[in-house]
Amino acid sequence: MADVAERAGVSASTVSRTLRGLSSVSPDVRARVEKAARELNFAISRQASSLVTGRTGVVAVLVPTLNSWFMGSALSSLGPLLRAADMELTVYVIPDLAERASFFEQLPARRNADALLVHCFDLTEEEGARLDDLGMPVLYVSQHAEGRPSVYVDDVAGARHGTRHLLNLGHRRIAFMQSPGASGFSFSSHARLLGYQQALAEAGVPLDDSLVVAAPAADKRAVAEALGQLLGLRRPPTAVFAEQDELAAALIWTLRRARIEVPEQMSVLGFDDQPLAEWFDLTTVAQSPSEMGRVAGELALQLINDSEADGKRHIVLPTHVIPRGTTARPTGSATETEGPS
Amino acid sequence: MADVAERAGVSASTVSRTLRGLSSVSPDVRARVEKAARELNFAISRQASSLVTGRTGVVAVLVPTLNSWFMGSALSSLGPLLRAADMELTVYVIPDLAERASFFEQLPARRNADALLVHCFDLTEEEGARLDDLGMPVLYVSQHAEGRPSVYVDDVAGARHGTRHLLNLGHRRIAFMQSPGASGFSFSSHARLLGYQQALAEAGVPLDDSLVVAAPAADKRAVAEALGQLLGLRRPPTAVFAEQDELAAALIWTLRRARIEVPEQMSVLGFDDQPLAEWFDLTTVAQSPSEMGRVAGELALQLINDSEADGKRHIVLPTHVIPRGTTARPTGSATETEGPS
DNA sequence: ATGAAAGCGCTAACAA
DNA sequence: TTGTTAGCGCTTTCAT
Repeated sequence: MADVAERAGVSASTVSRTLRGLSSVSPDVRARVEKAARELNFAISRQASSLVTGRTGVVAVLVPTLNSWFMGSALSSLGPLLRAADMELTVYVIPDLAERASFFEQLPARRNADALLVHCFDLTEEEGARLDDLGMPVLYVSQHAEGRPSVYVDDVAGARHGTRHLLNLGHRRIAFMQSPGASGFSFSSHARLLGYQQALAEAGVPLDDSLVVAAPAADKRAVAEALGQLLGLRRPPTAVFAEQDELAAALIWTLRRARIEVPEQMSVLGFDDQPLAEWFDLTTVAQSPSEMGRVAGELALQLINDSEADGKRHIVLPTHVIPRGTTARPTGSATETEGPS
Repeated sequence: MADVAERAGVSASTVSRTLRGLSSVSPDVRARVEKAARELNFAISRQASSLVTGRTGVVAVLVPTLNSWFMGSALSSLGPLLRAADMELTVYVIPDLAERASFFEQLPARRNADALLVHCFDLTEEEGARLDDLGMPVLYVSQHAEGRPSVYVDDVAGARHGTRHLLNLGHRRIAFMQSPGASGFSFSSHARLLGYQQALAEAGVPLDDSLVVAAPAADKRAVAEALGQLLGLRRPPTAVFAEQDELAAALIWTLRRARIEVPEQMSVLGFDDQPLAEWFDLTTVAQSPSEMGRVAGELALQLINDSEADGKRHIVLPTHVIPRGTTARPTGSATETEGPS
């Protein structure tokens, strides 16, 4: 910086002021400084300035993985938003318990970020408390955290609407397929089951635990087994609500192999609206993780820049059902209401 | 830090030494310092230390998007690796040309990272030059960059092997389906086409441009059209090599709708081996972006820590064909060799 | 509108 | 093994 100052024939302070865009610099001086900076290929060191300003210019995010449509979309929209605000994005990928323990042990984000976005983690009380005295705003994304700022999709309402869509088509035996063990996503999973149950209850359809099955989307065998379980019931379902599009896709695939026509013999409903859904022509409950990323980023910037801001705000994002080709009226629904009994 | 020093009854230097794990600290002093640090919830400020050490403890990565299996896998393995080395990962997401221009204008990574990993970008000469005098190691990941350290998958060989697999099954009319415009991935795309052509040439099968078609995986219409184009040929192909699993999946979907049996009437080969491939039972050419991320991270650490290291190393990662259920001998391959003419 | 000087929190070189 | 001192590159008063 001294070099630039010398070259421009001004003091370091002036260079600093110019490069930060302060208005109190005369036009010709500004021009000279900018020219000198360009010629010397000079850039301000964040390290040095944050030392004095106390701000790092960094937003940290904690994610269980990057390898999913959901996280990828969220961060892909967060990134450009932060860059527009001249902030950097640093990512902590915490795939397993060991990493998690070490993260909370060291809290590497401490003093190295202006805000932390925690994605999709079911934190323990202790972990939450640990983050509380990190000395920076901590936002919870894709999960509801009591008394702390949170941004998440309304999974309960989404699942309720989705289930209603099936009910409106005339389905009464509706199965729900969960995808267990997706690390970090149990919050949503639970909420979606709840929404499904609420919708059934509202419609006066009795809950039946044997209609709730689980299988990881990646495990074809498990999906086939879960399906077998459902088909083996005395009164098998006419529709399945899969809690994620990938699971729905796996299910459709399995149904096709079993020569069960979708939607003629079985309706399938997903949740997410990933690109996948479109080419499976899958009816699904759409959510927008990229919107979530944007909103979370904006809230983070707000909390950083304005300590007066409401630090407990909850932003709940909407979902909507996208009807496509995998759901239809159940066969013979005109006559079959609840059976003659 | 002064607080910790006072509380432990030592000097700041000793605190610094202790917290950095230097051996020249007596056990009891170390214990006192660590206790004090814990009690005060103290952590070293990276900003301050990097100011004096000249190292930031940050590895920056430049990615076109995070929203793909490929990038997600690569970063998911890079993250933990860097954390193990006590480094942070900062991500620059550059989805479009405007962002790209502004990135290269400001070069925000300058002075704020110890190394830069450039993923999947076809940089212009000028951009490359710009990165060259960034004053830090710049690695090119998932692309070959002449005279600069690169880590990438051997797409050419992969496509060659994949094509050979089809040739060995007896196919002679083999189409190649490209996925245009996937921003940042044109390097791989081009390499795979080349591998396909090489394999055909080696086998003495004449190249036929009408067998090379393009469609984005996300666009069902385009996929259907491309397929129609192939089927409308005077001698339609008996196999299609799709340059990505997602495209292969879309293609299979389209074939099923057209009641064309896979693999009986048409073999389909993918490239990637995403989880998708498994539940489509898709024969594919496997690559490992997570391995690529790991290797790139290791090379980056090496270049950071050891300025003697070979700064022009190319690491080429292998691929292998995974035979599954979507490829088979062409119908009537026993009789049909090259036709009677 | 500009400059001089002090200091942000840490590490490194030196001395003890 | 420990403490003292200087200074990393910047921003921010306070003068002018």
